[in-house]
Amino acid sequence: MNYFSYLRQKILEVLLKLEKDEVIPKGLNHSHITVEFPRDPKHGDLSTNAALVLAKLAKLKPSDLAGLIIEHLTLLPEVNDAEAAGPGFINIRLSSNFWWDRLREIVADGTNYGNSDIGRGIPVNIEYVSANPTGPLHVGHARGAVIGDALASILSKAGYNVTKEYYINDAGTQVDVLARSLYLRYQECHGAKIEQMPDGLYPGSYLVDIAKLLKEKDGDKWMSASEKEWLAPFRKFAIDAMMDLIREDLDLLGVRHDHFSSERIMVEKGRVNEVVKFLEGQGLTYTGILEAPKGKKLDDWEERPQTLFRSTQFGDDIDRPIKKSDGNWTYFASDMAYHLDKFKRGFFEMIDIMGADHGGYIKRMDAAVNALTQGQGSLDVKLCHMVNLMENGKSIKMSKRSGAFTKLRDVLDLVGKDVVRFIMLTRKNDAPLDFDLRKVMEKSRDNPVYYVQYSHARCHSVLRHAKEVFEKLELTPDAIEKAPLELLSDSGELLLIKQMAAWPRTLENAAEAREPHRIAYYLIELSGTFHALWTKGAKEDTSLRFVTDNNKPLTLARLVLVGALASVIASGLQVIGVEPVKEMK
RNA sequence: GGCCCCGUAGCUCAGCUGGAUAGAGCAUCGGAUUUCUAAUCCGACGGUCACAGGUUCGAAUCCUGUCGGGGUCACCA
Repeated sequence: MNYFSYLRQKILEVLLKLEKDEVIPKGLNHSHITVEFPRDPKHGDLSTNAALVLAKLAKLKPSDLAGLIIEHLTLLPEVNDAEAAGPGFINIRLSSNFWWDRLREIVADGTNYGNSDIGRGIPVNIEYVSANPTGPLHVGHARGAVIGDALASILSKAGYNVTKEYYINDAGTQVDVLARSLYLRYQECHGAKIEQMPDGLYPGSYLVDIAKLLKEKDGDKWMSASEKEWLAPFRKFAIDAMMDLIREDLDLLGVRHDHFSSERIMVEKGRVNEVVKFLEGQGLTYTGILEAPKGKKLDDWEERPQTLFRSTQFGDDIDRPIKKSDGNWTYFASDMAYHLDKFKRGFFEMIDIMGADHGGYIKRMDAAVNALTQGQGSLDVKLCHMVNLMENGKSIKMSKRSGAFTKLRDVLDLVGKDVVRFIMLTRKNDAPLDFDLRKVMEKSRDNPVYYVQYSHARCHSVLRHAKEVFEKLELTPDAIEKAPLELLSDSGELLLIKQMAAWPRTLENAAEAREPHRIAYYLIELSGTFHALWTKGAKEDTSLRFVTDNNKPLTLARLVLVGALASVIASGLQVIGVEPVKEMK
């Protein structure tokens, strides 16, 4: 359980009682009442601002109101004592029994501990990666992939009904370029010489392999064909091969989508036409001429009438074109159709994970969702900032042109999936992230991946060691039930329990704020508390050792503690897709 | 020029959606190793939360403006 919301509920009950007794007026707004960690642990386990928030409305002094609340709070069995402090906070100390009960709860729930139902089964669609099918993934894509995937797990654990989706941009001119690039490689396979890849085509060597496959399949059947004939089949072959490649990359990263949507199919089914017709019916389109953008020099700028969407009616800065000069729909138009499609599939809540370079796109997409769903659908766009790939403090430039183009697969080979996933979450998504290849491989305190994995491995090391010392020591449900947890009274031990007990709240907060990085930070902190307790037992006070040779009951209680910790860490790592290893190699 | 993001310790960053004396890691300095795996721990040093106003019991957090850094700005996707 989330003990913060549990205690908050208890406080609200006290307030109702006070209302009933006509000590305070009825119908006060409780929404600003919070229950949280006091900044200073000396202030107790929990702190609430209830008296501060309500004092004015109740026409009482904060300290007086606090006194009234405290009177009732101290009657609760889980509350040891409560006192007013500072400008009117109420500091609450919970009983040790309460904490030992939390420990039992953790062990009983295993990695399900922290599951929540705040999502109430609401369907949420989260779209991420959606990289163009024109080449393998690079490191920048990995950030969106990891953030999206972790967020999906978090929301799912918090009780939402999550669908993970990938939108394949297989309809624009870029995929024609891809087809042409493939055709050149195909010709090359049949002996033609390519001095240099023409400008604008994709030079990547991955197309060479695909051309070979195509040669095996079709032989020289396309060599004398006209572009009109080969373009479509080459495009399809290339896109399929690229998507296979991308799926392989994602698989290596441990990312799996539930659903792949194709832009091309969307267009072919006439979905874009439907959307535009709908907007026309609403009077939300018109033919107009946009002004040239300021601050950006465009040599080939020419004024031209375009079909525009009145996105300004929904908060956008300018109206946006939905039809290109060649008569095709813009990318924006098909993206509108795609989001409407998601909505029609039952997703009122949509999340898009995009790169920071798409920042300017949010307002128009938000406007579109608003217009198309008549305000019923909501779109939350999470922007992922740049990944600055480095080696020993020096930036490695990422570009498809230069040879230094850094493929995700190469980085995964080098450092492994766990490192990539964890490091991507060590910064909030809207800040740039440094990813230093050398640093993330270090096995030291600097490297949070190892720090956290080590704490998990250490737990298992303790459990293994205990089995050697005590024969027939099994953590069976019965043994756990009977374990004398009241022996866990050291401040370090209690602190560890308290932090573990905060896991459900951390998870719920991460889900509500949609901020996966909070999980990573929580795990680092929790690991730190454990390492400290471990060293305290190893050095300062050997009576704190988890495995105490001549004291089986005490050892048993501590093994419950260590086992619980292992399961909370494992649960946290699972949520962000990192392997909870039992041994460090 | 418009829009979006960022500005917190020498460096890299957290800060639980407005709470009490602003926290970690790195770096620097000083300690702990016959280990339940030191891939770890303990201590010291270090801040005008960019700046100026405003909102209120209370601001790193919300609002306005200024400065600085990054991204982005028809037809591409």
